[in-house]
Amino acid sequence: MSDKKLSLQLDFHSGLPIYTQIVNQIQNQLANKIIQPGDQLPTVRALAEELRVNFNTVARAYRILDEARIISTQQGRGTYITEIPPPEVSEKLRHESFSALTKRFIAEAFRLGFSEREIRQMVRDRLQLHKEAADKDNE
Amino acid sequence: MSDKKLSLQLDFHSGLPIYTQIVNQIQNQLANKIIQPGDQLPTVRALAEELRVNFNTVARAYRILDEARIISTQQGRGTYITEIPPPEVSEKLRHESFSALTKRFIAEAFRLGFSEREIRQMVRDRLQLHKEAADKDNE
DNA sequence: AATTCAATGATACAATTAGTACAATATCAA
DNA sequence: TTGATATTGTACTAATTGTATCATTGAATT
Repeated sequence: MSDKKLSLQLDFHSGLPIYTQIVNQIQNQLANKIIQPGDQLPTVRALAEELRVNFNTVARAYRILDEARIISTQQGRGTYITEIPPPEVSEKLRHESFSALTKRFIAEAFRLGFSEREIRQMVRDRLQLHKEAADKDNE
Repeated sequence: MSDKKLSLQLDFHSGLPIYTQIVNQIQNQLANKIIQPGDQLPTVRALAEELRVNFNTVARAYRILDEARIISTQQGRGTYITEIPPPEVSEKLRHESFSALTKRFIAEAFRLGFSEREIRQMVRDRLQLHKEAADKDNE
């Protein structure tokens, strides 16, 4: 885990928006292995102060990188470079975690004394609730 | 009474809050029989030190598990895995606990990127496996 | 010059974790 | 048994982090 200081050079006259420059340079530093998966990035406020910009500008850059799955921002905790998604392994791992997760869920449900039928019913119910909650968000 | 060491692996970059990871992993270890009803869990301070985390974070995880009736925390005494089936626990609480468990499971499955259909399919599959394993035990 | 709109800034908020003091219980010696 | 001390969980607060929303600015367009 490298902890090299993130040293970004902004050009305020280039015409490129600050947030775009931040996005690009972080991608560059990642490409050049100056920063690595797992590394914590400066907080939005720390980087903003260093660059003499508003922290919302940094937050905007982070959000773009987050949406691109390049970094992972976590409210209250910080921002981290996403672990490499190993192209072919990730899908396998993803399924394995899912399978294990489900196994644990079922074991716990049985421990609580519920039957196979009740488990399926509860999964249906909660999936329905989940869907309704998601719909509400889109209103 | 098993006294196997509770060995939790935290991922500080996973996006999942620490307290959530603690909750999940304790449930896992319970589901996998690594810890059993009646077992005493590490004290909030001991586990916190082991995980290099503030003890309030552990306390928060314990409180969630306590509310789900999975563990029983007792001020001045310690924290224990609830005996099964919780004799004094009402049917209502049992269902609430089940509902909360299912909700967590579904949220985690979605976080892993699986669809409603895939979740239902996986639950079916693992229920089948569970049944087969149980049959084998009776041979 | 007026309008528009993207970029940035200001402010308030929410989530997570840490710090500190306290209350309940256990332990043990007198 | 009683009292002192240690241990354990609880409550409340503070600090740190990212998020959401709206206001301001400034350059491009008309």
